[in-house]
Amino acid sequence: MNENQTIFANIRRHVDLSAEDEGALSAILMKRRVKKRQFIVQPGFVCAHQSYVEKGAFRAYFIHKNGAEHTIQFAIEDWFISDFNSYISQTPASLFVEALEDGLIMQMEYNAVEMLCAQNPIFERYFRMIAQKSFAFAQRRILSNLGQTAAERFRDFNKLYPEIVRRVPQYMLASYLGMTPEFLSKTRKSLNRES
Amino acid sequence: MNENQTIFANIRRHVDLSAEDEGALSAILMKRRVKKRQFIVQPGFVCAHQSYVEKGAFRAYFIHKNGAEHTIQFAIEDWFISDFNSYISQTPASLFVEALEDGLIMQMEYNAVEMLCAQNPIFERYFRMIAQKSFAFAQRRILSNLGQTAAERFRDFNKLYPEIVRRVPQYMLASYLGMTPEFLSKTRKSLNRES
DNA sequence: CGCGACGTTGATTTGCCTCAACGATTGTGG
DNA sequence: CCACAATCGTTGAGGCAAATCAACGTCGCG
Repeated sequence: MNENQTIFANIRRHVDLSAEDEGALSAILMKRRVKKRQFIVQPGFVCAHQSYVEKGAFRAYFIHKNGAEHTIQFAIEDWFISDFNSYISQTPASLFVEALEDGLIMQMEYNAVEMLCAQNPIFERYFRMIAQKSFAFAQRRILSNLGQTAAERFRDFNKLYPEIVRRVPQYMLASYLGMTPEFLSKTRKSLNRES
Repeated sequence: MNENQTIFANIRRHVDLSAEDEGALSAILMKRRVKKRQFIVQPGFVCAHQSYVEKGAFRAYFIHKNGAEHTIQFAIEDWFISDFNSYISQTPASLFVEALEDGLIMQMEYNAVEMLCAQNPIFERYFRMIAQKSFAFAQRRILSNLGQTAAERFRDFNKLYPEIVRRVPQYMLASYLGMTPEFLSKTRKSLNRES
């Protein structure tokens, strides 16, 4: 049976995974179908799971008191998503995590993951790698937010993640890149003129 | 002997550490004194170590091609600092890490850390925790950069890390918070008037 | 003492936002 | 299957937060 092969492949890119390890992981994976516009995390509730995206597109975002939305993260196939801050501290979330398309995710509950890690260092190692890469990624984003103009941020993001740019509404993209939808629209237009 | 007690205490806040574990860690810690203005990481060279700050203040920063400096991170006592992206991928750094005061750091070499983790899951676990917390921290910073005005960012940072604000030159603080030194100066002045 | 690094202040400019109006597309209930 | 609403993107006019530029004061240090 080739259930769960895509997440196994992801893990194998970081550590060696035996058949027994696969079994132990499978035991805690919960497959879940979600419909477009459905929330898998909501402010006020503890984010109990990390979700691996098997199919679909998601975003995590924050709603500021003035009503403005700020997108923290997108996730498409082969990415993880959650309100990570809520997840690791098991405190109430402040983010929404919303499905942007009908999709399929594999969820792992916090306590189950921690037990798995405690029992088997392979998983401890894997999640260390993931967290380290995520941190490095976040630092690069901070740097790009500090040093680049709105147009540069869009150009770079579009080069790195064209797939996300295609699949996601522009106003969400704008709220990820730190600009208004109107300005992103004008930016794209003038970038097109150049090329 | 109470050598290395502060870093042990840091670790104990996350995992249980036996006397043998302490010994294994001590074996890879390299004590190093640094003088103000000294660089412990430079662009082009692989960042071979993670550095735990025993005494002193440091910052990691990037120099944009237009000459502008952007501070990614500060570190004072009981924090780690490095060019983390360079460290985990063992590729050439793009950041400077500079001592802002005379100081003392405990350095851990990449390969030694990885071996330690492979041999003892306690350390795997500890570094997972650290990476997870770092990631959550970075995400909060991204959020605050997206949603807050310059004055709000300063006010919050000053409340959370008054110690860093006191010990660090203002132009570096400005380059961390994403504004010009001139604007930070004006901002502080007007915040003082209010209170 | 004198020089260089740092902070301050004011005048001016600009990148991006706000607000408003208008198409285009999608989806939904009758 | 169409009408209508809702959602999303575009465009333009005007405004504001923060940057830039320039000049000056101050302090620590060689």
